[in-house]
Amino acid sequence: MEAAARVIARRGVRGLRVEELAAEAGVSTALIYYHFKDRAGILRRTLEFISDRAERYTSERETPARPLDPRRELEQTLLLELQDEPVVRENSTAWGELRANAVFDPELREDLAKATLIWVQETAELLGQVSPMSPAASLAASAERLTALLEGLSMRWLSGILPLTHARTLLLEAVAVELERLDRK
Amino acid sequence: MEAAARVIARRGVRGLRVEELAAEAGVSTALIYYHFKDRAGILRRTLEFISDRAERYTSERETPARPLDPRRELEQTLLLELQDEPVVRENSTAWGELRANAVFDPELREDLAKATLIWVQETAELLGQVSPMSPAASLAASAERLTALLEGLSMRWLSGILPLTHARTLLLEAVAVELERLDRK
DNA sequence: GTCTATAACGGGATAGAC
DNA sequence: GTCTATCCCGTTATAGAC
Repeated sequence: MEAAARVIARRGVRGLRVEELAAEAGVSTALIYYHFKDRAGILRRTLEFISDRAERYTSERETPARPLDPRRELEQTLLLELQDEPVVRENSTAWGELRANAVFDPELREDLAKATLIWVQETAELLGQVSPMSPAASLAASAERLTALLEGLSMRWLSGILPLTHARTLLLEAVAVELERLDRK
Repeated sequence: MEAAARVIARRGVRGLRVEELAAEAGVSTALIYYHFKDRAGILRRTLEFISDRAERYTSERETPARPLDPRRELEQTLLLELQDEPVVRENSTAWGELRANAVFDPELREDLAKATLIWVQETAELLGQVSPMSPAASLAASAERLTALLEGLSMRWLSGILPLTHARTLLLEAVAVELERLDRK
């Protein structure tokens, strides 16, 4: 699965070649087909793996001695997706591919919708901890905007047209803008 | 070119089959290769075509008798990309594909970067007309956020996980949020 | 310019031995 | 479980007639 994540990050979902995956994993192509039914099976299982791993590194990141204040917690959680670390890049790339492919492949939409919903809800919850008086609907809207913005920024970063530091700055400002608004309402 | 845009909107850049394009255009595959050097040439020319067409429908949209006030002008321009009309859908889909492919294909990055820059600048200009006292750097940052958000929302819409009306609402609120902030600074 | 027919190739998938 | 060898199909691209 780790080899598959690496190959997808390098070539994309549609660029994954079973032969390249086999080489990356150090086995033969036949063995890949022994463990996975077919190419689609490889992709399905890999995307599950990536999704699980993303939840892990979101929730299990090393907790500092004293818990962060809610605002920092929110910021750090969102910024997690904008880091130039191999695992993060692999996950971000794979998710971008999943989204892009879902436009043409309805089969992928269910996974995508579920993961997106969870992510939006978690973000809304964090926002609620920062701004406890805000109505749920406002929190939900802000969470949808922040996560959609993050996806857009991530895409620009990964496609090399936006430097990572700039993307991070824009995201932090967006958090500030949304929180200012929530507080004023 | 129109046939190519339709096929790309239906199958994606990586899903385009020369045979399907030929059928869509009502000619033989050999004729496609007569007019374009190869598959890459087809894609390059089609993406140029789509880019030109997007500029056209952005700038040439029917101007109402009285010019809109700057705020409406900004909103309408951004909302143009979130419409369920065939041409718009084709363009949005193709741009999403271009971005997704640029992650793995450095050749595409130049076109993408140029088009994105122009779009961000135009948006910053419109923002400046609404909020003339704001410093250029703030306008630029807001324009980057709004366009990146629009890309994220567009992706979610096209992949079927966000209803169009909701996407439009979220975008309009984002415009409001950014303008409130610009005015307060 | 446009066609029919086909060559050439890449890559998914499997047979069968060990 | 794992390999080598290979089949076979879909797709790109071209040859050659009209």
